[in-house]
Amino acid sequence: MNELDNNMRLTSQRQVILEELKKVKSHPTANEVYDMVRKRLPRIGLGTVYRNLDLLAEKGIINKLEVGGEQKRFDGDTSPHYHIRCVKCNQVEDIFIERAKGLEKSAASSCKYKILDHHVQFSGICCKCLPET
Amino acid sequence: MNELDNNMRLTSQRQVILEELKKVKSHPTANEVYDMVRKRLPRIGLGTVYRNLDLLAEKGIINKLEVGGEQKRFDGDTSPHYHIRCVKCNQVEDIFIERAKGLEKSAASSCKYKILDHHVQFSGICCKCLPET
DNA sequence: CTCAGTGCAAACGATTTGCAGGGCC
DNA sequence: GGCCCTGCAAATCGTTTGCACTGAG
Repeated sequence: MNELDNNMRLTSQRQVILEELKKVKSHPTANEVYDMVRKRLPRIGLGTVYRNLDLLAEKGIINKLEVGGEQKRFDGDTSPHYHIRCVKCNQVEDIFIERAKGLEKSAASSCKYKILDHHVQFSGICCKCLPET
Repeated sequence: MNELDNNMRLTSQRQVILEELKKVKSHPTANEVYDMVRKRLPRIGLGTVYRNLDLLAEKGIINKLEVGGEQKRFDGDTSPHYHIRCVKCNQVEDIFIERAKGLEKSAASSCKYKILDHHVQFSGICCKCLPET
């Protein structure tokens, strides 16, 4: 879905990466995508995975998440939603609540930026980690 | 302001790092803090800067920001507020609007996490970069 | 004196990149 | 057949860490 799809080839690597990412809801890191994809394409290189994830994200076909932690994560679901991260195990899950449009209005009146977007990240403890507290 | 201040020494390095950070509102990276501090303590090591920034953040005396981009940023202002980042020049500024407490309530009912916190990051184009568009 | 803290340099982990060869269009 | 894309390995960048020494308490 985009403007510059001019000469972007549909290689099997690209295809498999996209398929695997759309298949899960775990917001994997590049390395985790690499592991998933390698089961089907054992000779794929990590560099290729990075290149394709970045490219797909640029096109808006997937989302690159900046949710803190050391590694970037990728999300095959591009519908608007927020995220929550478990501070214990670092797992990231979706939060499907209505986007708070009022936030951008408030922000606009408090600064001189042209506001383009916003994202909310919650942090908490997931149900797996709660008992261990 | 904390629980484990037992044997934390007040070294000049620590002191200067904190002073310099409190002095600015630019949310500097570790390297930028290093540059600021080096003017007063030319022999300080980058490792020391990292160690102290992390330590001060753990104590809650400063804030470590996870606002995307490659490097972590640090904020001497610990009062609750949000942030906006310019997608052109990567500058980060404060957004002082009321914290949207309703968000955490909505999120709580949509997932099984124990929610601890939330943060809103806006992205946009700052007034310096707007003309260049 | 003691031990937390330091400077320095080497180690590390995530990501990027240069290059030569390979395969989609 | 051109050139986008790949695999591979080396390079880069931010950050962390091991170690012997220093200085705050």
